[in-house]
Amino acid sequence: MPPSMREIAKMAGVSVATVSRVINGSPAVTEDTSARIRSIIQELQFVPNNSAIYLKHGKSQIYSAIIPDLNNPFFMELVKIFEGLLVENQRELLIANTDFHSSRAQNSIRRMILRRVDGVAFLSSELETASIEALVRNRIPVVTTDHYRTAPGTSDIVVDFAGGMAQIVQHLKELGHTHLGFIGGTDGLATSRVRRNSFLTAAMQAGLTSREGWIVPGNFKIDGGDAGMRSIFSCTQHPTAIITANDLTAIGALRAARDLGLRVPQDVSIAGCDDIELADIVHPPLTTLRISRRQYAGMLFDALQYGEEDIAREGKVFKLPVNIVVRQSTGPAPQSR
Amino acid sequence: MPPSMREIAKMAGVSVATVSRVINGSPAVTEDTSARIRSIIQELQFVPNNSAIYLKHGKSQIYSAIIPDLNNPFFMELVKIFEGLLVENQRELLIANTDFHSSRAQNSIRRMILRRVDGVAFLSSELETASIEALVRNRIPVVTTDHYRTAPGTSDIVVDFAGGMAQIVQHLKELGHTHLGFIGGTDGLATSRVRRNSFLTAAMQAGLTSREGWIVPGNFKIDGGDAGMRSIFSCTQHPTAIITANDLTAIGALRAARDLGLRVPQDVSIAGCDDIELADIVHPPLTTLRISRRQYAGMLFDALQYGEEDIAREGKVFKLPVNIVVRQSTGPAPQSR
DNA sequence: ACCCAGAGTGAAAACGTTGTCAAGAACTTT
DNA sequence: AAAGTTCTTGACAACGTTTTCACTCTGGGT
Repeated sequence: MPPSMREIAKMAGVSVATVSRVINGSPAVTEDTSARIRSIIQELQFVPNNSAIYLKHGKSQIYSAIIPDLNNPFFMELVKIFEGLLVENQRELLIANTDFHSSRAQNSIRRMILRRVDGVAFLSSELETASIEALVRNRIPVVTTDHYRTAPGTSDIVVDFAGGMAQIVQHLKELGHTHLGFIGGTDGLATSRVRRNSFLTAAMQAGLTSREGWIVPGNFKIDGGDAGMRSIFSCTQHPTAIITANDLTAIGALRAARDLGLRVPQDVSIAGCDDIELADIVHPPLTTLRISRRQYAGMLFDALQYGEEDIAREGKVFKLPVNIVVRQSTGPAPQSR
Repeated sequence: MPPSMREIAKMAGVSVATVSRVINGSPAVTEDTSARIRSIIQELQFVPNNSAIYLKHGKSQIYSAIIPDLNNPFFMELVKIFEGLLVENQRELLIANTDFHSSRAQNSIRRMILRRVDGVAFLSSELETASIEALVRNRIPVVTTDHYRTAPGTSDIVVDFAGGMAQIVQHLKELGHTHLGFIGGTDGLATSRVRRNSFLTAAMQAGLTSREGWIVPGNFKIDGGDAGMRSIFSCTQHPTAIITANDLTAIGALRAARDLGLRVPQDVSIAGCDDIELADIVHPPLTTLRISRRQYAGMLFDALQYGEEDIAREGKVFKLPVNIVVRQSTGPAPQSR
């Protein structure tokens, strides 16, 4: 077994209390004994047992992230930054992947309660309010995204899709586009509704047109974008620009466009959302909405800290801004309508 | 505070021991009391405190994966499957990202020891043997990849690059290619050396040619592939096929080829390694080496379990096969040499 | 001489479980 | 009716820490 404090104490001829004091840097120990104890700790390569520490003061110093799709680069980039942030703050990250299944999310939550994590960042949107309540009841703060509601111990991050969509629509309008299509997210998810409504509102306010068959659901993945694009272009009339719910969808649309013999952006403009690394790598590079992972991760952390301070306090709403990044997948509207 | 066993016991008018028995499904409790206790547990939403359990029997049921680059889709796909596997087996996954920095790897290891994780899967190859020994000294089993050595408590997974490269080279030879280029991994990493040597050996055995400027290092990322491709094609003579150390590198090479006005595969064939999802999505879809994530994750898990059984026992070597997947990025060698 | 403050230390309780052991109750077997 | 068995249960120690409280020193002020 790894050495315990008791053995250190015995070797140093002191009590465990003193050893504990040395480890935690209490000033109330003579430099003399302190040095002796430290050298023994060195020698035995002693590391304290965290389970015992957590048991003592009821904290695990572990946060958890529940993620719908680990394969989506956006989440990975986010998780990576979040992990770095936690490590800087003496915490660890436990991840759980739900594959968009509500039952797996449910299960993950159960496991997090068992683990007594100190906070849960819910990146999935297919969440049931009841499960969140179970977390809070166990004094675990929660932060959601685009859930559009807060509760005691539960903060929410709302991504400014409305503002973002307005920027994209404006950009397309300036390029002369008047007829827009939209490939959304998985039907039934809150975040899909938000993105879709943001698009509709922005288009309407800019005085641009869309129509029935030009607004189709996707699944936040490449194949969904591909299918959506084909569906839109199976109509007798076509829009000149397509906005998508995320970059993967846009990449799928790009691929479908190529297969359909459409040049991007000469024949049709395509815009994404997220600004994943890949967006700048595909051909043509995607015009998209940049969501700062750093800012997002920072908000997740702040929200969880805020909840930890007082679990009974009502959660906060964090606003996450988005900014358009113009690349080559959008261009002037074709003249020949 | 969340309820503890003591409170459950008090409410049910029994001892904590009995409650513990009910929770762990011991048969030695009358159905009567058992039912009563279960209903109280239901009512109070009681969940046992894992810290206490782990403290008790010295296991955390957490495995850790130390990963060089969370942005690399290959690792994400692997982590996703590994996570699923662990969850199936009542364990959790703690992840640490090193960004290819040896110091961050070092730091991660320290944290894992503090956490008393039950096993560490080292997916980074820039590891120092000393740090691994620190883990084993703390009775934490380790599994490495392409480390080419085992030790007590330390298993190794060796990916059959030699066989894979032979398959690719054979494939290219059949297509009439005789002059091959290679874009490798980051200089100085063991895994880079292995891949490079595997390529050289395979090429030599097939009787194909390569030469000085056609073998360049990369960095396992897209930009490295891009730069490598440009470097190779700045030579006066060019190879007709390029093999790369991983798919991201191949994707970078693909992009560079397009920028250089080279058609793939008409002017130059390009092959990758890993078979990430993206490989089938880029244009043209990549010919590559498939490494089964499921098999890989299974080996990681088995290796760690094996180490847990007896930490003093010498680790095993696991052989991970790879298989060529032919897509459209490779084609007949151009006639006009 | 006496008291007091403060510094350094140790004993012991507590955190929430599990597991061992023994005790008692309810049956059998003689 | 005595002596075993078997079944159900409870008391208590243990896991490795932190923290509170009390104790013993020292030295300075009266």
